[in-house]
Amino acid sequence: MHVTIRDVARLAGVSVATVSRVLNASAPVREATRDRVLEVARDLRFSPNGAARSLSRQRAGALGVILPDIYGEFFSELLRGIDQEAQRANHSLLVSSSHHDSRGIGAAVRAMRGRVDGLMVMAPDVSAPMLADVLPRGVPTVLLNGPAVAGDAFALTVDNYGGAIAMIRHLVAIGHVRIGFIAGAERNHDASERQRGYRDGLRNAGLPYDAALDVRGDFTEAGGWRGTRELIAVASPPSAIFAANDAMAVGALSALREAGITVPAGIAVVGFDDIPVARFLNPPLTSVRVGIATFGERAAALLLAALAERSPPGGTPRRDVLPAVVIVRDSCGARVDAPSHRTPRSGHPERSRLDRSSWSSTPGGMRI
Amino acid sequence: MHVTIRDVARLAGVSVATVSRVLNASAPVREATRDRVLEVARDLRFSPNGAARSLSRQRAGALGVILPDIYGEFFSELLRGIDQEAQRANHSLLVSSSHHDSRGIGAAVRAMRGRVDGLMVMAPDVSAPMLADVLPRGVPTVLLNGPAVAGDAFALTVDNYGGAIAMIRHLVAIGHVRIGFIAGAERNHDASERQRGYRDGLRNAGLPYDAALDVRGDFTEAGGWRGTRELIAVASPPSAIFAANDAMAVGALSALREAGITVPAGIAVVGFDDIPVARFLNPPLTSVRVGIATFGERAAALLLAALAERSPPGGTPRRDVLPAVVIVRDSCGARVDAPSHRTPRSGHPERSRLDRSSWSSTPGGMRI
DNA sequence: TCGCCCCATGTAAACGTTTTCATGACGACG
DNA sequence: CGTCGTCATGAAAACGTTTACATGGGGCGA
Repeated sequence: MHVTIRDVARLAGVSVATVSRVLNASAPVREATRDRVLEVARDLRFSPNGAARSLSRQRAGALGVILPDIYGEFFSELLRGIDQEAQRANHSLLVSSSHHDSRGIGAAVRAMRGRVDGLMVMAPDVSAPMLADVLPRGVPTVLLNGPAVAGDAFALTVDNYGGAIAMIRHLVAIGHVRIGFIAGAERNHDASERQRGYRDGLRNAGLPYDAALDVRGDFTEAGGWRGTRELIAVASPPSAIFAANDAMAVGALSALREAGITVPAGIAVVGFDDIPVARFLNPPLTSVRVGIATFGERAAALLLAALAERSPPGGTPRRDVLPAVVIVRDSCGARVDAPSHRTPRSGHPERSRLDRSSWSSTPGGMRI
Repeated sequence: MHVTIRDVARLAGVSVATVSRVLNASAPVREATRDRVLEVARDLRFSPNGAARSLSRQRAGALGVILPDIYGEFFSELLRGIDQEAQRANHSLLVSSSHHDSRGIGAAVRAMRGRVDGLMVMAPDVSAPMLADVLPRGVPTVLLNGPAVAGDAFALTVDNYGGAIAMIRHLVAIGHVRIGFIAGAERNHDASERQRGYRDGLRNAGLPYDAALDVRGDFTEAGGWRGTRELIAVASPPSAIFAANDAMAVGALSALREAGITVPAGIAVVGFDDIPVARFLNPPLTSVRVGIATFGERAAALLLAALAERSPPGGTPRRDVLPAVVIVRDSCGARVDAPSHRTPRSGHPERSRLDRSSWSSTPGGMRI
């Protein structure tokens, strides 16, 4: 049915070995022969069978990506970064999402065995031992934002805790003393780290912790909407709402608008992630930038590096943390008095330099 | 290095054939034997090599997805739909993006040969003949939103033209007579269809066409921002801006806010696609819903169906068009007088029923 | 008791590449 | 003129599955 390397070999009057050598430029072939082979291959529109190739070489030229979900701009950005880096190294991407429990992840991992050279796994709501149990031991793996896991897996995380601390510091600095928090999904690692940062941030500032202001969310716009309704129904509502991610902040803005509360004059709103759309919201959203696409790129690069050096990769670190930086826009109220700073005179905000007034999660703003 | 089926066979004291039969339940095996095999397989954490399996069966159990880009919520939603349907049929997804020209698409297609059973290709800015040239003839293919292409490929498109017509009809119905348009990327099929709808829509309504109100965009927020600056600088600016997609509408809202123009009182804004975040914007965005995730699902389902029946699929249509429906929210000004309709009494807007006041792209609102 | 059939299992040939090793031919050098 | 490299090529063995076919043993009917 399909045209194979034998067909090409037969028509070109050479052996399959020669065809392979021509197509991969893996060994010198006489020019006349090469031209003949190439012509036949082109005429037949031959392209080698990837499965056979993977089997023969012992590598697939593909990376596996396992995600809990693909909803919203966060994952889109993450995939974009991963894809970009993978493509640079001529690797394909095998993507599988909607895996929340270890059983599902295990199944996805098994399905990828032999078709990928390495794995990137984001499993924020699976515990470390459960995860370690289903991860393959032969395949290099990078864990994204999950709990640290023993074994040979790399771990790449965002400084969730530091970012949240920095955001609270910023809110306190501009005068807020009653700060509400909409947490992420339960049992989610990122969620709990950001929540920990929120609580410790309050303590650092000497502010009291009020459980009524610390509500549960789920990282969706709808969750942020509900959380906001909850927060504004409190006897003495907060003057600022810190949503554990931008999607929820979007929901918060929506809920406040419906309730007739202006932002930031009535209540300030800030988020986390700095998804691309954040700067285009009304008002533009103050958020914690984690560089999602960069995060994906880094993950892919790390995996590719591990793949390059055969055995236990020596130089590359086993664990890496990306910095998180507060990006100040209008939604927190810090800049409403000086709007002239914000609007670029010409061109577009996307193109303008990064806002200068940013708080780093660490003193120097560098990697931790 | 890796544990293979031979290892399992050896330790279980059976032949590789028996192991295969046990793992695939492809033939009856004595219970005692099966248990032994399963135990050994579990102990060894054996999982079959996908490449070898693909090669042996003549199918890969994977679908290829080729996209022009992965930026923004549109692609995220599309992938989500595709993944959902693929997963239902136990298929993996091989994703490759950032392919704008036919050369890049050709390379991606070749890289997927033998690793996927079918292809979904979105190439809105590649001409039909160019595309037909690089598409493989052996592999079932579904074209997403591209120009119709001769050959054995399916084509699934959104009713871009009808949706744009319907949107203009709506804007005219609520009193707008000067309607600006921010077009999509040049040479992009969706973009030109939507633009055609805009122009014909004006003509249908007996409104004059003003080239100054028909500006070029690029489907990004930044492009919408720039286009809006252009439109409000016109001598007599439009009272409504129709962005060719929601991302640009977001940019438009941002630009108008910066210019101190309220929406919809000052200028109305509407979009196209109805990405999930649209209902959460300030103000909530009136848009043309195309059901992006559903679109992806349909595409995957179509491909899987073609895969199921061997030769030329008889029952399934060669070409299919998804309806586009106008979803009215606040940004167009149609509902500002009756905000009570909008806010659900309890729960969340996401959960509320579809807005009732919707205009279909076709009289019955059904598939064309 | 014999022959037949079915059932469980093993053997080996695919699947389409890559790659090692072998084999010529040919030129150079002594 | 013989020998040794070098170079282009071919033959065949991997790679790890699945599956068609072969085989043996046992139960059962006549």
